[in-house]
Amino acid sequence: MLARDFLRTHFAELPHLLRNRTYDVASLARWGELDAERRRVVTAVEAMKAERNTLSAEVGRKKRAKEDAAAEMERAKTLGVEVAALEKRVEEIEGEFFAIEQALPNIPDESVPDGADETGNVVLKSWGEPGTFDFAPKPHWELGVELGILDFERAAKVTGARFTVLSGEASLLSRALIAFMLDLHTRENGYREVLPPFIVNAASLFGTGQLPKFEADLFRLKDTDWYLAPTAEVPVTNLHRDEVLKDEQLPISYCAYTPCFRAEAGSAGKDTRGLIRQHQFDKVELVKFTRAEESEAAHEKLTRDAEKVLERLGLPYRRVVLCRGDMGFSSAKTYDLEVWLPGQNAYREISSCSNFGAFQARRAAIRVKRTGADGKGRNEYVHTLNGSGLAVGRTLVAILENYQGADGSVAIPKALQPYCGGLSEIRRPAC
RNA sequence: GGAGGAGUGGCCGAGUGGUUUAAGGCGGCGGUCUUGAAAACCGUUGAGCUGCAAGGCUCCGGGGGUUCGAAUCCCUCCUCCUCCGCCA
Repeated sequence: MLARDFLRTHFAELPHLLRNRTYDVASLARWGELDAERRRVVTAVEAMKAERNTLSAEVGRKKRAKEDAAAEMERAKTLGVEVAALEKRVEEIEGEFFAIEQALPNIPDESVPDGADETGNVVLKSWGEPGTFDFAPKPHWELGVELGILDFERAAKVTGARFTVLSGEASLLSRALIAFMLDLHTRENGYREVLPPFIVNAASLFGTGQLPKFEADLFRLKDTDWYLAPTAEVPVTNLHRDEVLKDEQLPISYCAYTPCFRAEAGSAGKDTRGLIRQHQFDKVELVKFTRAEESEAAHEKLTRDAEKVLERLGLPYRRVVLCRGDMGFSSAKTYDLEVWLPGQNAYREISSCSNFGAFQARRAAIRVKRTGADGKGRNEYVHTLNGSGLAVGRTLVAILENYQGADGSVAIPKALQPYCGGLSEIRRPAC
């Protein structure tokens, strides 16, 4: 959510500040009307409450003095009825008011490029050379099936489309990647590992911005307000929901491995082959809580931490800054990391690293107690950030496609071999 | 799943209808003392909304109710704790 006083003081500029973003333009004008009416009615009802409180105190005084208070009680009762009527109106206004506020997307950082869709994104850097092959590199869905380590058909039988069974070396590689990534982030990059619940409640999903707008993308557990977590961002960011943190606790850096579950309504027909777009996938997530003035630098650091994983694995990638129109609802600035996939002759997203500013912190009430220049304590909203470090399934895909040989074998990156019991390559089964 | 108990400010904790504008403690901040620190002592310190301001309103797990007046009484939901049952 955006700050209410910011909306007021920048009201005229809001259409410009929110250009290329998706929201109900008419709701802005309505917000202005409701803001004025709300303040008018609230002022009136509070004056009446103040009078009633004074009367009640007088009743108390008279009763203790054994005097008659019937007149005050009568007047207070009448006031109470009027207060109740006005309060009902305040509730109506606030309901509509809040509905508008919580549906407004975050305002992009000034450094974010203009643009309506992914064609407006800007490549900032590239790392590594896409390998040259003296044979036609295969996509992972062919390689993996031929190696007998990816099984799409049985997954469809067991569950349905967009699920995959990893077996043998693929399963080992997946487990190795999770351990490798967590070790890198905890030992070298300064993150604390957490293993959160994989099921989250509606309040947590509101806090990070998935609800109420994007319920269709989630799996909900029948007859509950519990959902399968679409990303560890949700449980980990919400660890500190409704908390006032101590200044010296910041910055906080967490990393977490979790499976992620996405219903992905509306993605039918996209990436239907292979394990690029699945209903269930594994991810190691990086989450940071910082003071407001530190979040920009923290965003660069977090993105570098994710890039290091790709560099250690020798996977060519590029960093892209998303334009205004392609960013997520809650984000102020997003870098995507795209890994090179020779089997598809394309760069594909493998990590998304975002700075949310105070947008999530306002929704989730995550604050920090700070001491001002005047020596007085005040609560400020923290800034929240997160990024994939990395998506495990897509990293597995990248290894299979980048490290394939002409004979259909796949080499294991050096950095990963200790996590695979020394295994150096995957070969086709003899039979 | 069954029975009982409990949710109060950053934390602990008192408070069972009207000076609660929430006692007291811890922690934080400022000061006295000190070469410096610690200790001790003194002062100060919740959040949100509204108002130009003075001020006002709301908040004691969430929601609803009774009352002139609710942290306190009633209903309901949630969470935690203890014991029992079950279970990886």
